[in-house]
Formats: sequence, structure tokens, C-alpha cells
Amino acid sequence: MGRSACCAKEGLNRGAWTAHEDKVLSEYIKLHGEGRWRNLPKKAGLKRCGKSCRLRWLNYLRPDIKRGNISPDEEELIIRLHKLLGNRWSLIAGRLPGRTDNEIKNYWNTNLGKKIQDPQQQGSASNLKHHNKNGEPVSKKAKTMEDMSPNMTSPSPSKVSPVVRTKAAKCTKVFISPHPHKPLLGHQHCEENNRGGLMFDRPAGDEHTNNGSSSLSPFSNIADQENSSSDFLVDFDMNEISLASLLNSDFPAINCDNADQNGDNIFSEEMLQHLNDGGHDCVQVQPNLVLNFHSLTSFLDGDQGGEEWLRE
DNA sequence: AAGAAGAACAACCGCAAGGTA
DNA sequence: GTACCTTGCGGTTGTTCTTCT
Repeated sequence: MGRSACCAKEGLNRGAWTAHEDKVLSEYIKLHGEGRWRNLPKKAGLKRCGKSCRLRWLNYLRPDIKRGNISPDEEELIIRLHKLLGNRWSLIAGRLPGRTDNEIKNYWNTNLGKKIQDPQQQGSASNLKHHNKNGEPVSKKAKTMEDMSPNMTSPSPSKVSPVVRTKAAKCTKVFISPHPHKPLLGHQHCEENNRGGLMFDRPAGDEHTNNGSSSLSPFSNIADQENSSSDFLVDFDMNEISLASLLNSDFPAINCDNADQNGDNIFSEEMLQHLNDGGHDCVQVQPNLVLNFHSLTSFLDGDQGGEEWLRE
């Protein structure tokens, strides 16, 4: 992958990470924390360069990573943030809980960049990934995980390999890192995936969110909800005190109006109850304080709002 | 069913900024 | 002041996957 060797050290592994390597890295970081990347591989017993370990952790192994489709709301936010910030992916990613700069960059390059360049194709970028010969949009990803990702569930013999395919499952299943203190709620069938994490089927009745722009509900399951909501709030807290006014003004309205297109709220009562019952150590999530991308993007569109907020 | 083309994305690289001795 | 180290960022590329013919 990529170019020629960077660390150029003989004997170092390159390319795709194996499940074993992921496990070793995760466990090492759990024990010792992040940082000291240069020495980490040696100490952890990995034949990788520190940079590679860092990237792997930040982009895929971190417990708060949200995998899966970029929702239309997120997409809109990305577009607006990009308008303000340009290619400052890390800043943009900082405003999208659970998303990484790499993921957003990739998404931009493969979807939004084209969309912006070709305004005629306005509409949800989720719908213009492919076009058939009639010019009709065909969503490559509007399939269930079972259909689309055999190597996540039942790898074909020829593909059996220890190498981890971490393709963001666009997804009826969501990767969740094991969190000892977080109960695995639900009714989900769960199975260990090839990264040592857990894959969950969506709860029955949630299939409607899997329509290619699926994650209209930005949160695919409890763990996702926890991570996403808390990250978002934490992000606010950390970055701008003035965001309190933002939250007070615009966000509280959203639990109702950010119901998904089927009229369902993003959070079920059960979910909110779980959050308030200590799903989080620090963050108490109020029922009406739910992420509203529409509100945020409106804010960013405002005369003074966005730009100042984004400046660190 | 097979091959081609294009899309998606994981991973790499080089560089710059910040921290420390 | 500066040299070195570490970390983070944005751009780029190779591989895999999906869809079309």
C-alpha cells in the first residue's frame, strides 16, 4: 500500500493490519495509554513503525470511532465546514464525533469533491456514488452487511487470510470495541468479528435506516449513541464555552424535529435511560440535548457563528 | 460467468509544528 | 539559540470491492 517504505527499516511489516496485530496494539494501549509511538512497536512486540501504529489506532482501533455510512446530516456539515476551513481535515473531523480526518478526507475525495465540482448533480451525495447506464443513481452500499461484506462474516476460502479488512461496514452491523464497563444492551445477535470486537445486528425494526443514507440516525446502536453524543458534547465543552449558548438556543429543539424520516426519534427512551443511568461517567445526556446537525449547519451558515466557533 | 472499469478506503509518505534537553 | 525527537496533518497511492458489460 502507499508508496515506498517510509521508516525503511528492514523486517517491519507493512500493508494491511492483521487481527493479531490489532489485538496486540489495542491491548498495549489499554495498558499503557497512547503516546510514545516510536517506542511502542518495540515494547508491544509489533513489527510496525510507530507512525503506522499511531495511524491504526487513531483511525480504526480507538473505541470511540464511529464506523459506517456518513449520514446526510454529517455530509452537509462536512460540506459547510470544508467551505469554511478548506482541507483542514483534522479540524473538520473534530466537529464530527467519531469520525476521523482520514475518513472524512476519503469521503470528500470520493464523493463530495465531485459533488461540489459538479453542482448539476446536487442532491444527496449518498445517492450519486454510481450511476447506471440510464444515468440513474445506484448506491453501491445500499446493501446489508451480509450481502456486501463476505469477508466480514464468512470469508470465501480464497480470501481467508489473517489480514483484517476494516472496510467501514456500511452497515447493518456496527463495530463496537469491547468496553468492560458498558453493558451490551439488547436484543442484538452478536458475534466476534475478525478484529476482536463485536458485531451487532441491528435490532429488529431498525432496518429502515439501512438505505444507503442509512445513518440518518447518526447512531446505529447504543454504544454508538453513547460515543457519538458524548463526544459531541465533550467536543463542545473542550473547545468553546460559548457553545453553551448554541446548545441553549438551537439544539434543544431537536429531539422532535430531528426525528428520522419515519418519525422516530434518534434516541429511544431506553437509550436515553441508559445514558442517564451511568452509561457515561461524566456526561449526563438530557433528552432534548441531542445532536442536531441541521441546527449546527444552520449555525455555521450564520453571519458570525461558524467561522468564529471553528477558530481554535 | 468472466473481465473491465470505476469507486472506496486503508495505509503510506513527507513535512511542519511543538516540546525538550 | 539550536538540535533533536515526537506527534500530527494533508496529500497520495495501491489494493480490494462493486457494478456494469
